[in-house]
Amino acid sequence: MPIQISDDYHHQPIEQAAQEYWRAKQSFKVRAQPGKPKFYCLSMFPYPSGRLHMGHVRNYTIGDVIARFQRMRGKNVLQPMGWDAFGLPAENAALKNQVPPAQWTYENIAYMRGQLQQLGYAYDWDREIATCHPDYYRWEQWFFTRLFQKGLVYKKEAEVNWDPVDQTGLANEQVIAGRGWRSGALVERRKIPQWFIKITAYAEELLAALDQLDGWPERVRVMQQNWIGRSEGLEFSFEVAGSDERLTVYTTRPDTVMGVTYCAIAAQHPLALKAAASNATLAAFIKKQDNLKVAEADLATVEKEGMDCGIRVIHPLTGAAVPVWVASFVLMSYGSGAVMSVPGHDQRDFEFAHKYGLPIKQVIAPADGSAHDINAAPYVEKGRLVNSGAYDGLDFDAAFDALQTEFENRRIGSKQVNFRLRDWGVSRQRYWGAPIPIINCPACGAVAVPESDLPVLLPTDIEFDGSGSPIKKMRSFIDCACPHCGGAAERETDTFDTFMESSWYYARFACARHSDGMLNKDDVDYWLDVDQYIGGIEHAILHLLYARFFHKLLRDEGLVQSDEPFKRLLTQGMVLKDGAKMSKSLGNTVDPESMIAQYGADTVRLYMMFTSPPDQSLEWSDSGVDGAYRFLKRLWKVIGGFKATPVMLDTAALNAAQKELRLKTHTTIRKVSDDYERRQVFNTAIAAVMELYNELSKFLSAQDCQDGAQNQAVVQEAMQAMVLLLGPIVPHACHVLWQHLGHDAALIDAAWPEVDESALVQHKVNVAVQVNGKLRAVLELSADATHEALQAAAHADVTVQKFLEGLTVRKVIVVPGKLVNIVAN
RNA sequence: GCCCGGGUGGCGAAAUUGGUAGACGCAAGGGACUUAAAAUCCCUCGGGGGCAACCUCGUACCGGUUCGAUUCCGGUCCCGGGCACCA
Repeated sequence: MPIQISDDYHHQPIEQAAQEYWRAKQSFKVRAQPGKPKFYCLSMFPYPSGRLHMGHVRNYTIGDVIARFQRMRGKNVLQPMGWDAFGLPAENAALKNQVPPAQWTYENIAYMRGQLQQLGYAYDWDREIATCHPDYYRWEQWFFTRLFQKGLVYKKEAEVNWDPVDQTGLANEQVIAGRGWRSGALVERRKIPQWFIKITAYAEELLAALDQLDGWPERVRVMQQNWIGRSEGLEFSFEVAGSDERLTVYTTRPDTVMGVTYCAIAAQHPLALKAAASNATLAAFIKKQDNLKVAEADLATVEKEGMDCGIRVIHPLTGAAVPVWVASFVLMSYGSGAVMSVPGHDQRDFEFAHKYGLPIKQVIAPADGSAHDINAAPYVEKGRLVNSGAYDGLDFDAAFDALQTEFENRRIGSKQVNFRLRDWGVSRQRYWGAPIPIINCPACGAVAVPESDLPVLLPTDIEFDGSGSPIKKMRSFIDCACPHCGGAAERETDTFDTFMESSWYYARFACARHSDGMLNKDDVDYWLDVDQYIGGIEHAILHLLYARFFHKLLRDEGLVQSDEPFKRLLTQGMVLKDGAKMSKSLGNTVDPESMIAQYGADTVRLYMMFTSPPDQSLEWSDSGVDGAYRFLKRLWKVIGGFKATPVMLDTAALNAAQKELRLKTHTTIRKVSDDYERRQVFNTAIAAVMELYNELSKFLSAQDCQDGAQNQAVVQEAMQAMVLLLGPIVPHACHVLWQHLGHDAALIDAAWPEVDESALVQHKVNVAVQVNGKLRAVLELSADATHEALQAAAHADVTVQKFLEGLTVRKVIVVPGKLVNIVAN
């Protein structure tokens, strides 16, 4: 159905016609075409929460703009979409609305798919994935059993937030002021057996490879680097007085060992628990530490408290008895759960020592010989050793070496590389997730479910009462035979962390319907890696680190070839309104659907791309949307009212005004191309097209555009450029306008415009003239003026002469074609 | 608390490699058209001074480097993201 170009812009028929064209032609369905350059553009898939929010619209518009741009650049572009469909909100909704999580999730998916389609995104919908579907999670289960066989997963006791009333583990966000969100019971930390994947075995590689991720934002790389937290130090042990046990600690500052005046251990440390058995006050202190949720932010901000547990350890160098304190700030999950404390040279130890009257000893002095008052503040820099007996005078490195030798000779310590990164706990005590494919046999222990028995289906015919996962009470799910010995056994009832699903979906999109294995080699080899990944900055560490890790696991299983999954990463900022993140609880949301109904998808897309650069937060403004809408109306009117004709551009026959317009057209093409490709900022690209529009308007009102073939030619060139350059952002209107400009092929199949360098040549440029760094004149001068000519012109200017009066010129700085700065006093 | 960002007109922002601060848009004010309104079009639009030419101050705050700093360095304040079970 062809669109009638009338004077008025009506988004609805335009968007319908363009979307109908793409659907009928299956424009975005792609297949691997070996030999043809590909571009895999992926936006982080959404959790199907019910309706799209503006953050989704922003994320997916950025992705769509890049995908459509790359297509016009001649690439075979894959842009898929799917659903990160397992997770907590489905369980919450089930409780609230009495709807089973599966039903709720699939209904949300259907609704949100419709919303995405209204926005005109160039997705290959034939590759749609929902991670809660057995066709997806079966391969995740299969892969976990492979890791199990390789020894890359293990089970150990680990703490969760335990709700003693509901008898279930709680997510951090379900613990409110120390209480379970539903039961209101005081939450306690409890150890339960859980599955872990050995991400620490890949810590060194995950860290080293960050250097090669040059398509990633620097800040994301730095955050991941600090998260992995590699350090080199000395691990050694103290002899526990009156016992044959030892207390192991790790330090990155072995040069300060002589300054140890106490040791600090976690409340859950075995020595602490042992001491508490015969010390009621200590037991109470330890119990108090348990009423804190399992979140580092909570632990780190809590008041630093401690108690002498009565145990003494023997200082390995001095032989002195050193007290051992139980301290709230020592985490059992880091290292050995114990630290040596050097209040003279560590801020936290210093404050703790002050609070409890523990001795402070200076063993490091500034290397430059200056004095330092150790009772006023700790000296935390590296320096020279003092008060350290045989080690006096050594610097950090020499002291490190000497201590290392000493401890190694005595077999009480060694050099150690440590990581802050901990192994990935993947067990969740929740229902709506992929079942962990393990069977616990009383005789054989934990046994992987054999491949032929996969998938372990998550039962969906369940009663959901909120007090724990229903499958934990479902004997028909639990009871099974051991695959090894055939004896009676029990199925694991925990499900996977949902980060598991989102760690490999990018690879599955290459072969979403493949049923003979996790990944299909030919498809994966063609489409991977992801050329452009787009998502929120909030995923900078966890999701992106797990996905990088998973990629390496896939590689080592022979399923993918490369070392890293995502070549280039764009982290988009949040969508705010009235200075705060849009959220239901604040009641400041703007519904994308009503915006699309009122203004159309093109306006919403244009506004979102125009109002902020993608990596910054975006402040929503209703009148800004009006502005975007007005621009589209103007664009529609001026191009729609233009009649294209076949005419040859003759660059030799142009007058000055025509040359000016061509200059603007081609500087715009150059700038916009650079903004899309290299800088990935779309607000300035749109601003540049608006400038071209303004210049074209002036040109049209100054001249009769029917006046001569060359006028027609340069106007047509400018209009074509605007439609092509805006095409990725405003695809529907541009689709129709492109046809109107006389093209048979669709805009999505048109080539990106090329810059005509000859149109860019300028004979005159504006040169700024400064006196002592202050702007005093702007001169229009020949573009190829020499240093001398620039200087002479600057000195000849009346204003410049006025400011030089009575001064002696000391120096003249000339930046050719740009600026002259006369330094005088 | 720790790690990482950000702070420029009334507002969203621009200034890409240290070189003319405020492009582009919004809002506002004035004008044209209209019986009127809407829509559209034109003009003005960082603060202070001046009839004007123009001068002066100004990029969170304090200091530094430089001929020249929104940009680089040191410090401070405020806002945001993450902190391993929200996704």
